[in-house]
Amino acid sequence: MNPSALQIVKPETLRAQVENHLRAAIVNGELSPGAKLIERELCAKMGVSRPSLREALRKLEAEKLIVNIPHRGPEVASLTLQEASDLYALRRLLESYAAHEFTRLASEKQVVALAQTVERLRIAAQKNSRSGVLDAKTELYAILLGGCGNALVQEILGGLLARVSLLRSTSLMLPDRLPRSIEEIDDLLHRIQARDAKGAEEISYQHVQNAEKAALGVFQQKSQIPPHQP
Amino acid sequence: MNPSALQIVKPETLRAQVENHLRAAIVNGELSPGAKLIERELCAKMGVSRPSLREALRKLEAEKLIVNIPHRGPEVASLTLQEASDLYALRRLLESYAAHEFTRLASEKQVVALAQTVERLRIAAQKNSRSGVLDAKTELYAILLGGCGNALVQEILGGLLARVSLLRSTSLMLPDRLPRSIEEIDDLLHRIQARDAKGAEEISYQHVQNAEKAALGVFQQKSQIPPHQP
DNA sequence: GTTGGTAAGATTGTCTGTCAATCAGACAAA
DNA sequence: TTTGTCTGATTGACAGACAATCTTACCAAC
Repeated sequence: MNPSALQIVKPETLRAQVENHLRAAIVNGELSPGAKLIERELCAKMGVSRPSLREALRKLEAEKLIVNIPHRGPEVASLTLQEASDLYALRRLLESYAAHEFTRLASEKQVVALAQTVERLRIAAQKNSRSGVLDAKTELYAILLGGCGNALVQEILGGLLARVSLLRSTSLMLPDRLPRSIEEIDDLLHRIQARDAKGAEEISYQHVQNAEKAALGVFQQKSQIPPHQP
Repeated sequence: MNPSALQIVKPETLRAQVENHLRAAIVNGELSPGAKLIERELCAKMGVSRPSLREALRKLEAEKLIVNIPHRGPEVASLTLQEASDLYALRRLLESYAAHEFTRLASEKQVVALAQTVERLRIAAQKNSRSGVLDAKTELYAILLGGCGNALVQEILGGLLARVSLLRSTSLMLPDRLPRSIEEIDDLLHRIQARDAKGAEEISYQHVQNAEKAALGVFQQKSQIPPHQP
């Protein structure tokens, strides 16, 4: 599975480590949206100098995971309802595209790998293993996006997903919606196995839309503009 | 037109200026893809310190306009044919989405503004005014994306367009394709005025596809996988 | 001539220390 | 209550320095 077993590992630069550490802390909620990030404090906590930290902050700023107000310092980004809704609209578009293209282009091998991962997901869900579910979902994404023939979709969607995770509800709603979600993913798999690209696209579109409803449900009453149905 | 006439202008931070200056230099070709960016050199040329420059470089790195190889330094990113093709695929998707949503959601006022800008574009083209054409196209994008109801699309597409400009052919092919391009934009306008969302989406899709053919035409024979037609 | 290894130079990675500019909050005065 | 002022905290920006690493050129050995 790992084609670079013989490759020497290049030690990450320090700022890359800082960057990854902070990004992880943000996406899994250790740093909540709106939290102020005080440079000296973070420097002390992570044992790096200000320049290194600041360069890492610039990258996260470009990824829109933090916002920087000049002379007042960076803080973890937070999403308005509108922004969250926009994020999901893009996810619908991109994920359904990826599903369509995967169905068109993926090798049988890739489809099999997808099926195995769906199975892993189902088992992890039965065992109520949070980390298992997350792992399986991550791998599922990797297979789907890796096989859709467009690496950029992976890059962009990765960024969007990180930003979606700024909604704390995203992972908190897991227990409730998980069975239904897996059902949808199963449907998707079947369409893909049947090489029904259009069908896979539609299921995927609905899947994201349902996820949005689950995540934004409480606030959703103020969505004056209904999304268009393809 | 400017609702913030009374607002005091916040002076950009120095690193933001550096960042904008470098970004502009890259997208309009003063810095060619593959060009090595030597920190000391740039510092001297722009009269700033290394920390400021490096923070700006991190942002451009996150935008994928430059790539940074550890211990070897940053250079202007260059696109493989595959990456360019992937970029256009995403542009097709996002721009046709924007056109569809603009048609659904834009106010009459916005449609009128669009029509006026198309007219400006036509005139600039007749006068062979390169900068006029670019200006009009930029404003056209701003109106379209501003009226599509999804600010994220604007953000993402902006990033994609900057990266597309790494293909030098993008602006060089202007003279040849311009008349046809304007014809297509005119078609798009008519569909929008007729509030034909689906039609606008299709025209927009074709428009980007034709732009891709013009930009990548010479290499395009090796595109084994034809894009799917909606 | 090709291969292999070494040394010098160049460039980035990182740190420390410093100063100015700006902001937030407290406090006093009208 | 509102306004004005002051102080401390924080970021913005710089200079200088040193270590780590890469690139290149050169020299030796086969």
